[in-house]
Amino acid sequence: MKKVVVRFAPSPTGFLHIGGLRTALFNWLWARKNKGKFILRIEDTDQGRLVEGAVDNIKEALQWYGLDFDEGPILQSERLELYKKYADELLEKGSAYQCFCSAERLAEVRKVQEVNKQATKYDGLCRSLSKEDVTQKIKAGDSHVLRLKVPQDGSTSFDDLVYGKITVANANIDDQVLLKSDGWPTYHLANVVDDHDMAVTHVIRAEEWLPSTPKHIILYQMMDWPLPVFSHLPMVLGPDKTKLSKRHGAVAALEYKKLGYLPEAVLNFIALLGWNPKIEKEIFSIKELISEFDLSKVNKASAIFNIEKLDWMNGQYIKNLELDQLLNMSKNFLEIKKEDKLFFSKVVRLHQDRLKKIKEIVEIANHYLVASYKYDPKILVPKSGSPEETIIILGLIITKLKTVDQKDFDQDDRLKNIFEEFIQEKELTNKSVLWPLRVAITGLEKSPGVFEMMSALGKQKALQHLEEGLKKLQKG
RNA sequence: GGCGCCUUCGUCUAGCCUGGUCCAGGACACCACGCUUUCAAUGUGGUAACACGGGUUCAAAUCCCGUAGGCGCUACCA
Repeated sequence: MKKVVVRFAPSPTGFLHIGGLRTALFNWLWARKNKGKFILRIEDTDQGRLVEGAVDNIKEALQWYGLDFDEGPILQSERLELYKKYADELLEKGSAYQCFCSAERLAEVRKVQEVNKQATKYDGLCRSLSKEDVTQKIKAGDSHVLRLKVPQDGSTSFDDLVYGKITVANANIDDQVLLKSDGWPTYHLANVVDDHDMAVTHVIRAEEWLPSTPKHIILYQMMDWPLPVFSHLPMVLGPDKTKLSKRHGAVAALEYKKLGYLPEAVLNFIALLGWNPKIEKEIFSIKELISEFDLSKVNKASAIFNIEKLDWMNGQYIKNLELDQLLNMSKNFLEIKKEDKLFFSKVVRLHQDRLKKIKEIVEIANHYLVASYKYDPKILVPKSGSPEETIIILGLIITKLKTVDQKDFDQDDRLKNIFEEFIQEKELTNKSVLWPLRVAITGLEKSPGVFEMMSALGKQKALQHLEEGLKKLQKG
């Protein structure tokens, strides 16, 4: 069995987005699964569309997600002679021809074809140019391109690993431009030449390339090169069912880093977009992804990128993190003063189960790491209670807590017992005591459990917050 | 316009090849209940889909034909 070679071949025209990331992931998974090679190739043959920093962004994104490549980045702009060489060979063989048609004429041809409800493609005018004509025009310095001489009858078909057998009548295939008038290759030439030159065995790319694959097949046939296996991936769409783009929100692969997602969670999520291992399991480690992944199980229909499920999945990953790992990751989002670290780690632990994104700990830190909370005193009063009653209860709580040892604060169970006894003794209800207690302790309507929070805070701080809460309520 | 591809709950999907076990299974979201001082986590339950029309067959989500809709391509972009 030949060694599996795959490549991820983006053009550096912007940041790596979610769709590109998924293409990279599927290539990478296939390479790792088959102990093959994963090449990063940069398709920069359109010099006019280059975006500065794009290659760095692609590299950085792949690195953050852990999709390491074995070779590259290989820049097509540095391989121009290679494409030229094969272009010459094609010309010599009579598989390609020079075309001198102007952009105006091409536009005109298209227009007529459209009116006549015909396929829009080059009409082949320059196919019939004699050698003398060509030589003469070139001598005169006429601008020209090289076109592929697509057979005019018959049909071209191939077996796509995902889509199955695809057949297109050659009459519907355009005489594709191979070399532009400035001598640079187009995608189609450079792509095929490189895939052959790099011994790529599996071409795994987005579905948008499906219609141009027959052209590539013809190119392979004319060069008498063995065909790679083609595997087109269904598109990733936005919630409005159009191609995922900036107006759909976060689409840059690295944006998810800033938002507080774990790379493994994002990878897990996008792996399931268009692929399913046919077992009722959703959370896969990278290792499991590699062993379970199968190109032939990829779906044909495009999938909508729905961030709600990603959020859930990210939450699952956060929940399963060791506290130290979580704390470590939080460093990317905020700086914690040395003296706050212990308390902060306790608070984070109490919030771990409810985090969807790491970034949310910024809010948590901002809220808890202050001397006093800011909140509307009204929230101290439980739904069934009154401010007057709550003031009395808070007073009782404070008196009681002053008698409790700091030692007892170390265990939330102990605190719980103390308060259970206290409530019984004073003939109060859980709600009327625990609600104002918790709100004063956390400064929040919704928060983790009050005893855990009290324990994290310690006696002194807890009392401080309670006294402040009481004061707030007394002031009205 | 031409060419190609696609179509199962709101979303991701299982089932389709090898028709019956599917009045269609799981997950997210949503709703209810349980736990409970609130929220979350968690447990239980619920709402919700075979695009449409014909055919083949004892039987069709599954096979065939057609229709509609969506998407992609249609550049000297990739």
